[in-house]
Amino acid sequence: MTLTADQRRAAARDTYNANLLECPGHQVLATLSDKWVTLVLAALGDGPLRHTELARTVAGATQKMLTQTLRKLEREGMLDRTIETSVPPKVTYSLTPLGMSLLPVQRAIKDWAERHVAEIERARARYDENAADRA
Amino acid sequence: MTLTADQRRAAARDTYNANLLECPGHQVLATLSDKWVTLVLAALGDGPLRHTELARTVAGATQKMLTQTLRKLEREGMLDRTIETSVPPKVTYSLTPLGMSLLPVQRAIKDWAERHVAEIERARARYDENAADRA
DNA sequence: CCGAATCCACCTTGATACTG
DNA sequence: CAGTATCAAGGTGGATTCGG
Repeated sequence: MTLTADQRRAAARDTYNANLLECPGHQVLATLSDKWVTLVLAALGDGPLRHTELARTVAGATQKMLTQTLRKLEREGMLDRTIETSVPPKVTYSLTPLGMSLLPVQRAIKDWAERHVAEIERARARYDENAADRA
Repeated sequence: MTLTADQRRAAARDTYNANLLECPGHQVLATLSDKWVTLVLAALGDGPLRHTELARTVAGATQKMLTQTLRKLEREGMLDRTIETSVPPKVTYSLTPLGMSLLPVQRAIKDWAERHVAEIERARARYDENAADRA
């Protein structure tokens, strides 16, 4: 039996989506590009911090997003969470070796970005100008 | 006049969001982590391709998402779009030097991911197991 | 002090159908 | 062959409120 073009595309999409979920590169990319992960990583790069200190350092994050980000990173083994059950409780977050090994990658991206941001902006300006011509 | 804690956090968030939009690192990260950009970049890394060839190579992408991705990359100066107004029309996409310079960065991320994926999976398994204990 | 749960508005994606 | 327009649906971030 022959398939229509649409059916073939649909099948391709499904297998693609399945593969994407297992693709290591994409998972890491998803983590790295998370709005808050970058900042949490950078903040903890200088040393362990308590929850409240993190909230101050990553000013702008909702409490929800901060906790969500920390849980995710903890689950992936990027950071450790140590609890001192005192009154008041004391929770400290610190990078694991795995988490620290991510810092150079982050830096590589930042470096590329800073080296090329001017060129990108020129390209955008050119493109938008031509778009205006077409209108 | 004194501000409440909430007001201070809201202000911090606003300035943070404003800065984020200008941050080169974040812009690049947003581009790199786009669902389809990775694949288009990889596909064109081997040489120029026509629209239809791209659609085949990046099987799974909707034509809408493919075009959207291509436009975005063209605007950022990552690729060139050359049109031959014949019948039928012929449109070819090729990476610019800027676009090609992004490939090593992409590869660096992929390398890190593949080196550490096993460790991440172990961490996740550990974390989920402990979560089950708590339940 | 630390965190979980809920509600809601928004944005992005994808399906579909149509033009030069 | 190449590209555009429209619309519904789902995921995501944020405000808020409550609990250990």
